Amino acid sequence: MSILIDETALSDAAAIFKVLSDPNRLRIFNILMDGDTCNCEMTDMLDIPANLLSHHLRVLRQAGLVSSRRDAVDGRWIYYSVNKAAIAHWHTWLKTFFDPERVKERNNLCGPEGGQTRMTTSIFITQEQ
Amino acid sequence: MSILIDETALSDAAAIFKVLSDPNRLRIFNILMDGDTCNCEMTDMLDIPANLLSHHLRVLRQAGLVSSRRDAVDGRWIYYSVNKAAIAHWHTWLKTFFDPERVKERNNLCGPEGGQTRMTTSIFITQEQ
DNA sequence: GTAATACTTCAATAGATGTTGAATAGTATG
DNA sequence: CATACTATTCAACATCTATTGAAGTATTAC
Repeated sequence: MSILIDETALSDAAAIFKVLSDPNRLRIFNILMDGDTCNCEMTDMLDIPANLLSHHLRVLRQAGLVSSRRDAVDGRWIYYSVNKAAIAHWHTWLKTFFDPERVKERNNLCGPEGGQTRMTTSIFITQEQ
Repeated sequence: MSILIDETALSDAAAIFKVLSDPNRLRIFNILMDGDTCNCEMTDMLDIPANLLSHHLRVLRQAGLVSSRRDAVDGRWIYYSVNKAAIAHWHTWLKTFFDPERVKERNNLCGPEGGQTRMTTSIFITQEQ
């Protein structure tokens, strides 16, 4: 198993998956992947009320996927953008995690088919032949 | 935007993220990525009760990520494995979706900074100078 | 100052879901 | 047949969360 895939990484990945598991939130994130966008523009693109949009953006921000800044001309406007470092990290991680090359045929199955059996005490032994 | 990333694909991806957003379920999936495994073996590896394991495996199966078969020698045993076609599909999709190259600087921001303003009727106009 | 605009936070609710324990199904053995 | 073993399904619960509407914050315009 790759060094990238340990228990901690799995836990972190589960958290990211959870953040992106909401359809609206994933649509928001997808828009941000194509460049900076202000809240108002997304309201129009997504047909989502502003307060709900804010909620989802906060979740994305707290997950480290997104950051925000105020407009330099008119401070009432706020731009959101993806965190490039985080994107690069998850791009690499997901490429490794979902690599089809990881899926190998096992030479030793855990059950009778593989010559293994199990006692009720959860101790694996080699089946006698 | 890539042809791979349309509303339908986003909806499907959100569903997959949801399936993998549970820590235990992601650990199960990760084990299966390394090869076929029976229910009993995972019970030992994960310290999860058998019925809960079955529940998570069903969710993974219904999502098309995992399939199962019975042991040829002893039909009481069941092996689980990842669906290679699904893995390949999501491997490709995620590589595209999280591609850092997607994140570009926008030449036209939607707010005042980018020379844009907005009327209360949600109609975008070019700001006069 | 007041008013308007862009956005966020708060409070409440309804629906979804992970977990647990008990009951059930399917298969093998004697 | 009965018994044991592997795994699934059922029922109940507790927790979490997306959504909604109202109130609040920050900034700009007049």
